[in-house]
Amino acid sequence: MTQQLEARRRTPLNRDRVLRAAVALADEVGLESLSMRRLAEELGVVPMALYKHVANKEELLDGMVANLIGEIDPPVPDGDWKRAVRLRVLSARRALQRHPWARQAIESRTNKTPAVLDYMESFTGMFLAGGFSADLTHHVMHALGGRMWGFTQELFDDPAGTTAESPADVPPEARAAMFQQMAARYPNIVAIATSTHHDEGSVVGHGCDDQFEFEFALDLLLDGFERLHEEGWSSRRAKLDRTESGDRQRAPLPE
Amino acid sequence: MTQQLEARRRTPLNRDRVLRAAVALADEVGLESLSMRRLAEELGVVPMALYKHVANKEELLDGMVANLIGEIDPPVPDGDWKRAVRLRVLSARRALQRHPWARQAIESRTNKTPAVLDYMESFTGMFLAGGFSADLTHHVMHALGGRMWGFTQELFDDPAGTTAESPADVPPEARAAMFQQMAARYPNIVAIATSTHHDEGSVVGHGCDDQFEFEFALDLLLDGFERLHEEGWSSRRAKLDRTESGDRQRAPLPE
DNA sequence: AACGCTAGGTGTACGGGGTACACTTGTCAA
DNA sequence: TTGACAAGTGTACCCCGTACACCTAGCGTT
Repeated sequence: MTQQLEARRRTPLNRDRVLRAAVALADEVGLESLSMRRLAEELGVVPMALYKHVANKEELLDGMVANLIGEIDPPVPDGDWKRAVRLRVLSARRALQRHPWARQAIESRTNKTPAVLDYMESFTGMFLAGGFSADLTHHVMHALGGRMWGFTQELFDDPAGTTAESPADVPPEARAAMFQQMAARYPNIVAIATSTHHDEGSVVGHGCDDQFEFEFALDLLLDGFERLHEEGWSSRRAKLDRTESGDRQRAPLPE
Repeated sequence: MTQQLEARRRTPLNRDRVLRAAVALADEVGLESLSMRRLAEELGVVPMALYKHVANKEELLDGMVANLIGEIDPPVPDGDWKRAVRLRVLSARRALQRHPWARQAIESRTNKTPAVLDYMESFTGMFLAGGFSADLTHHVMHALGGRMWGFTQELFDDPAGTTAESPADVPPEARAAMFQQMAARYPNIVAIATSTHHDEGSVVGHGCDDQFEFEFALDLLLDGFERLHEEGWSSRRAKLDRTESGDRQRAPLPE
């Protein structure tokens, strides 16, 4: 009995063990049943012990999401942007499917943690490397947003807001410094965030035209629907086409 | 003082008043601060009083969503499916924007309430009326899902599951009866749900190929991106095109 | 050897949440 | 008058996140 306790002590808790246990527990019982108390019990520890390793439940969830992002394959160093993006999105999807709680967790998260920003940064890079303009990349990221995450909307609203901080209480020179840091660490994100409006030095993503972004993606889909309709598309034929062509690169273009 | 109480009594609570108060409260304080207790207080009533009008908080949220759906404009009786869909989606978006809690509420909801089914039914009808095959409509609905709602994924998993009921405890003849009811009330939904696999009588949407749905939408977007990229698309020009052409029907087709 | 610092774990307690259950009360038909 | 029924009440239970004071083991310094 004392032995058991000591055995536990021998590998003391740490942030990573906590996060991994949280992921495993959520996998098992679902996100709605993941409580600090239950997680603590799972770890053979008193609830408050967790707070020595995560600030609060929010941060726990952020950490879980970060772990999940770690499961997504890095971009393949392919010359073909489309192929690279496709593979990456499908990899992300696989990660989400392994963890049924993930979708909900991501959607509920509003803070842009470094893990999320890193992912976005590298994702953005795939388009830019493919020769896309920053402008087009910007809109494309918005359109794709919901497909990989729930981060469609307020993505670029406040790039400085990686932690909870109201804009008002940050002195201007500090804001400038943060912008420098952002630009250094996330050049792609900053590039596309500042693409559509040229007032570089000022607030970064303030003028992101939500309505336009939405209609951009909507019309892209509607136009695609129309084309398929006119072509007499059917899922059966699409599946046949897919299997007979090389891999799984569907080719809905007529010629 | 007794008068105030009596004034309250004179218009006794009812389901609709509860739901409307809930919507108003959520608009004000956010979904995370909407509690049964607070809502009761707002209505000048003890928390348990609410349970005479809604079964529980889940049902309250379902009701709120139903109210919200009621704010979406009905489909315009237009010959042009694209125009009709576009207007409807934009109307839905406006409704969501009026109620910041809506997105989160919809995403968290998993039950398919009549209100949601009615909306889907009429939405589906727009494509079918436009001459789309049930097959294509099926995929198109999936692809569009995330744009209007969060109901992309498990939409057709269990059409009988409008209320919480495990499939096992429903006798087969009852299932058949439910199917008849579904088909009568939601002909369009049933049509597209049964489109891709022909085993009509059996479980309806069991064989919905999630992976295929996902790739369908993904490739539609990627192909669209590619086309815009090749055309040298820019948001500035797109906005100019939009304003000079009739209304807001973007025309990305080269000719 | 004695000390004191610190990181990690504990125990207690508070306020808030959803809701089961037994109750009162006001209204109206018979 | 009665008595049934719908609406509202009061109390209580269990779960949640987490603030705060405390303990304890291990360690480097003196």
